[in-house]
Amino acid sequence: MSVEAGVIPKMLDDEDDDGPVVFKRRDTSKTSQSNSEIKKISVSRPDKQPVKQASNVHTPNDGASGCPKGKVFQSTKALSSKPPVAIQKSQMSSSKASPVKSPPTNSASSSHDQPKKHSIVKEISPSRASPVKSPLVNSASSMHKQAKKHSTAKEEKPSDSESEDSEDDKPLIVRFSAGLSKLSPNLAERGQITNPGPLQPPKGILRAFKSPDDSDDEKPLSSKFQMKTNGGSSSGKIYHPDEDITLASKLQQNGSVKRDSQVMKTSSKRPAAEISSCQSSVKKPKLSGASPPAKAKQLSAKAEPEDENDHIPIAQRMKKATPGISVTVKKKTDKTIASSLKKDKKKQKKVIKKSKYSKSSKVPPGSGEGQKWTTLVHSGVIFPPPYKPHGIKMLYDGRPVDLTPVQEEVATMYAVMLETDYVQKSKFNENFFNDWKKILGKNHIIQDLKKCDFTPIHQWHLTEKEKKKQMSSEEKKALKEEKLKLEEKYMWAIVDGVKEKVGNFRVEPPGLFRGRGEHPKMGKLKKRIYPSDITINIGKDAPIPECPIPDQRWKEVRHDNTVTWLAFWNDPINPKEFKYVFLAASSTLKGQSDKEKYEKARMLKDYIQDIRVTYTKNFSSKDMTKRQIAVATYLIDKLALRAGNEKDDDEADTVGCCTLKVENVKPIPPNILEFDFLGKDSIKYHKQFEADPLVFKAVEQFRQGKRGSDDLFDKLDTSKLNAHLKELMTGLTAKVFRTYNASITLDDMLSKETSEGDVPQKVLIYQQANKEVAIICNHQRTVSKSHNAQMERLTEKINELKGVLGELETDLARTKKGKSPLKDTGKRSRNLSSEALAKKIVQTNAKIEKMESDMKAKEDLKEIALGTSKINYLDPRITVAWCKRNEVPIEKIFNKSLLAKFAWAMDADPSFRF
DNA sequence: CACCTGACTTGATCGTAATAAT
DNA sequence: ATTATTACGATCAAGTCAGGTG
Repeated sequence: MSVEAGVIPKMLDDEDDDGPVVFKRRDTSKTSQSNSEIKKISVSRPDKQPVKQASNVHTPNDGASGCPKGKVFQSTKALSSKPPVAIQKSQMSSSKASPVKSPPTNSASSSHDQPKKHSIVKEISPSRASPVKSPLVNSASSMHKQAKKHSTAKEEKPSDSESEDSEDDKPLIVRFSAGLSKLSPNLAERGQITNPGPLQPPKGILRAFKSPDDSDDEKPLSSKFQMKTNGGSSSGKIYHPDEDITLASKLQQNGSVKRDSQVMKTSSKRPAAEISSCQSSVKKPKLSGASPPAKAKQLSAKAEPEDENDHIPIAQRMKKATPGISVTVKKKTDKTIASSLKKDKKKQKKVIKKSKYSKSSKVPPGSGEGQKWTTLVHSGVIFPPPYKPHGIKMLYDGRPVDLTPVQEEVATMYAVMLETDYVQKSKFNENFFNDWKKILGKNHIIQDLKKCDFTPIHQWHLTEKEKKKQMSSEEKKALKEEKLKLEEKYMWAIVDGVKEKVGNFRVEPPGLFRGRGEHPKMGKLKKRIYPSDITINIGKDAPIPECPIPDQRWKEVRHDNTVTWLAFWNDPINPKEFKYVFLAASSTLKGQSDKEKYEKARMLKDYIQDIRVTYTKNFSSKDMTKRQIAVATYLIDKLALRAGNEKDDDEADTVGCCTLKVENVKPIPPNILEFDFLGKDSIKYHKQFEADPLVFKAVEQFRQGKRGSDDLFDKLDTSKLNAHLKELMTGLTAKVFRTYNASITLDDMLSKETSEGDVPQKVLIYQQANKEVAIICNHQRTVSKSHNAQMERLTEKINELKGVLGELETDLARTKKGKSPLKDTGKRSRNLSSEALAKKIVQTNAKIEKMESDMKAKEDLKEIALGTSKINYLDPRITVAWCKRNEVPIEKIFNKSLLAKFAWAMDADPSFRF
């Protein structure tokens, strides 16, 4: 394997790779089952095959090379036949369902098999929708189509309805929600937000939560339908992320393929997604219960008879509140429970096996019971080169000082930071000097940092930098290649036979800790990491990576297939924490869990209505804890706040929802809440928010009798909050709301901006939506130093143009009167006909307009970071679908790494709705 | 339950390559 | 061709959350 892999890699990289990459691992689905399942599917459906092939096609060269980069032997079989999605699904479901091999599943006839998958799906998530209890039975008996319908119906309401036509099949929930969500209120609408003050929350968010009903979080059906219709024409086709073909072209190509795609969707795509989501959610409980199966049961059961006071589970209550929903919800829970139980049994076995060498049986993102991989081969990590003394002497008290290489190394770390504002911070200096003194020794001449002058070293550093910069491009290239050669073997891992990129295979070099905000440990020496600090995780049968430093050894070598890390070491700054080496974001493993994340968020869509009703009800609960939970949930939902775990004293003191202090939330009558605090990364969160009057009141109450530094939510912490959320929806945690709100906002905005116009204009619309999300999530960036200068320059240019415009107009006026143009400075306008002048005026105006809008956009975005939400919060399928519908090449939105990361989403149907 | 460990996601920023503007 | 910006990708800090323990 390894050998082969070695060969493959080269082929892989690059664009070609990307395409193929998409499908990489799916095939390799961990469990053999998946493969089998897939196969079955393919068999049953002829249409799919073409699709698959298409996907594979990318690797046009493959033939030559042997295999597409990513894929490998194992995968080949799977790959060849299945569409990625299907595979994934199958993996998920299959693994869980049938612990060991597919045989059981497969056992059924091939035709049955398909249904099986679906059935599984149904059981899990869809189950809610369909009352049927024994999914298996249904599946078996029911046609594939039916199965599909059910599964699909739930998740993709719009698309399904359209493409599938099986509206009836839609779960009650769906319908219900649709009905409820009358308004299309939210965030999305405001999309184009006039320009918000920098930190103003989007209106949607800000809006007061008037009544439960108002919160329409979901988009109105109408909008969905629109989408469908729009997409309809183009939709249908599956988009294969092939190499260079643009979406548009692909779409066109696909035109005829519709049915295939649809089939795909129904059978594979949707279900897969659902399955995965379902599983994930289900799994967790199982896992937790893994040890004792009963436990799992309890957990899941909990949902039902949950709550304290009411005794009625929240979910149930909600249901009550909303009759339609209630039914569906209940069903869901039942199903989940049932499924979980079943799974539990299976899992148990597995778990036990695993437990031998792995302690934790975590929730498996994609695989069966916590197992993340079967075989794992990699080369370990690469270490930074040893320190090379430069011999430049710093000054102490004006005199050069001799330092040993080790001492000099640390001094250099500081010298290199002379231009940062860290060196202005006393904490930084204190920590640095403390650690440095340890290395200097007690009696060293250097006793006072203030007398240290690092500028000689700093100067040297600058010179070195300059030298590098001045190198010829050939030299640079050679250097680069050398480095690549050195690192190449570390860049790849082979997971279950598939070559995958490793994320951070470079061990972090020593340096001074750059904590953010007022971090108590800033400036401390982050010591060099050696092999003896590193624990390697690798497949049992894989060769143990050779330790790159002679005469040293790894700290430990493990073979734990329940985790995804390849190596870790203890963080030298906080020995309690670890630094992990993981696979890259483009890997199948990451992709799978990413997808699950979005599926979970989509699931929230079906519950959000009830959840909002519930917390609204509890704003005035007598039970203080309940009230706090309600208000906290509300804030997390409406403001996209983070959960807010407790932090130690040796960390920067930043807060999230549960750790908000009294002083962070100021009530401004009648019902404005002003938030002002430092969140993650010490990023300031400052917004005024028009809150539900009940929330306003509750917050005032929470503040009573407390000091500014006291916790606003004294009865709450993240584990309590999440425990509560889990009662409302399987797998629900605080962060899911962020994902949900971000993605639903994008989806909503993109669906309603039925854009005409050219591609750049459409891209702009996308950016607007993206920006909206970034504002919701409070993703900021520091304003570039040159921003002001840039703006000034732009203003100047605009003024210049305006001057020209004035001249043109004058000339035009004169020309009309028969006079000759003024002897203007610009000769252009001279001697032009009035038509030509008029034309020029129009052009100039357009130019000015464009510049002004560019400038406005620039000013607007100067402190908003769009990237973070794109990478972490926006379901890529929304983007892919939108691109397909609008014939915008996906490359306009996703760069290379994003394309690789979201390979799993590239075949989203154009009618996909979050 | 409080606390701790562990694993994995999210996040801003930095250095440099790529691209645009002059 | 050179410079100014932008875009990327890498980096590594800082969150979230599950699960175990006593």
